Amino acid sequence: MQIYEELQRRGLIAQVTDEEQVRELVNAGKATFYIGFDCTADSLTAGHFMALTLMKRLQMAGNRPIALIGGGTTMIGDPSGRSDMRKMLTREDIDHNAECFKRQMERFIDFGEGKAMLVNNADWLMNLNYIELLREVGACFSVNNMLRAECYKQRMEKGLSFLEFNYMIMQSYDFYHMFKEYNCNLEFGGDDQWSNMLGGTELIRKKLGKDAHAMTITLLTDSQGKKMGKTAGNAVWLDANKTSPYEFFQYWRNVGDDDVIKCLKMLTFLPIEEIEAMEKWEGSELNKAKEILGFELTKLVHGEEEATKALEAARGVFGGTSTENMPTTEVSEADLFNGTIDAIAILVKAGLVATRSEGRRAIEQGGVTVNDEKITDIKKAYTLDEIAASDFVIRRGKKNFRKIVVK
RNA sequence: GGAUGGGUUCCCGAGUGGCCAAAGGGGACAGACUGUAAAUCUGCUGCAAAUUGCUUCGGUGGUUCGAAUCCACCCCCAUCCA
Repeated sequence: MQIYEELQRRGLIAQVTDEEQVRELVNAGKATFYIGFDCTADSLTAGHFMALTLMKRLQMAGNRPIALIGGGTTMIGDPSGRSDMRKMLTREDIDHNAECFKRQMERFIDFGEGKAMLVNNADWLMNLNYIELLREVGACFSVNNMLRAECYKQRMEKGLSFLEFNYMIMQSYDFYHMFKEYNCNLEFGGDDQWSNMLGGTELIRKKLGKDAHAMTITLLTDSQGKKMGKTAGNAVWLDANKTSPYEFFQYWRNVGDDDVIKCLKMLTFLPIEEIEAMEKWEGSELNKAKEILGFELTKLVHGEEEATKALEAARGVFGGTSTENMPTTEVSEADLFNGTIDAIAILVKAGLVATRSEGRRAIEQGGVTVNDEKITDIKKAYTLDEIAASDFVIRRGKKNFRKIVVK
């Protein structure tokens, strides 16, 4: 099976400018394509992950990826899929973020000589001259058409600044620039990028009279239609310091029944046949599939060792058999208050709750357990000796465990 | 620049002098039920040394015993007119 067919079978392809030509290009393994990443944070997220896997897939098929870090475009902020304007980032923030992105991507994509490129659009966008740009590029864009684009339509009610309105032009310019510089004739991106991407192919056609193509990948949404890769509005990060391998594993371990197969297909590198066989699984059997999903993705992002640890930690915790790889928090003399540390303080220290009020509430609602015994007294406190005496495991809710040790 | 309508807690949105840490909904969290799923029901949702105290309704000042609410100035957003 060729790569294009595989992508199709995995449900990754959303829209393509010219299916025949794109298919031919990527299947021949001769395409130079790019995917852009806006660096609005200092780590990539699970949301970027699918784009990374796509790059890897295409790279494995012989194509040459260009990872474009949006050091310049991030200065503007993409309004697509946004109901309000993004927070403005400083140049320093963006440079720092770009640096972090680079490090994470290098772990994932082979940037060896001639195999892939990593570029930053700050290198060409930052030096543009306004008048020149207007004459050279601005003349090619019809405001009437731009306003018809879905991504702007949504913003017509809420308001759209001229700054953001220019995002499409910058992204189009990127494609145009890379077409000329690197012979890059394909752009991939999330489906919400479609109009921005078309801007690029149009610009290339108008300026150079050549064909360039764009393809979007299906946005990874859950069965409720919400974007995946977020918990309570917070991104699931690829940086182990921001989202631990265990948490990362748990995120995928906990996806809904209706979403497992889709995630396996779109995100993992397991053979498609193997995944299709799982489609027959039903009910609690799907738990196995979820475990596989969690393990595979954690392995890709954090390596096999961490993935195994996360898997075993989860099994130990949920099977109640072992506390070995459980996330741990240390307490010491310094945490004592009148010789003891109360349960609420332990919860806060372990990061299981954000504030003491929340901890108090959790206990009042019967959501806190110490060594499998429900705590009912919000004043419950422990001495260091009591904590050191055995494995001291505190649990908040069903899934949040923490082993407490004395330093 | 002018006219009009707005800015309330994580989000949407009610509140137009005290009964307001602020209705209702969503989300999140917790409990029950389960399979670490979904659905459903229940609770809960500013902070803290917690029958009390402190901070919050765009900002800064003011009026008042008392302000999300009234006044002044300022900032921001939308719509229409330029």
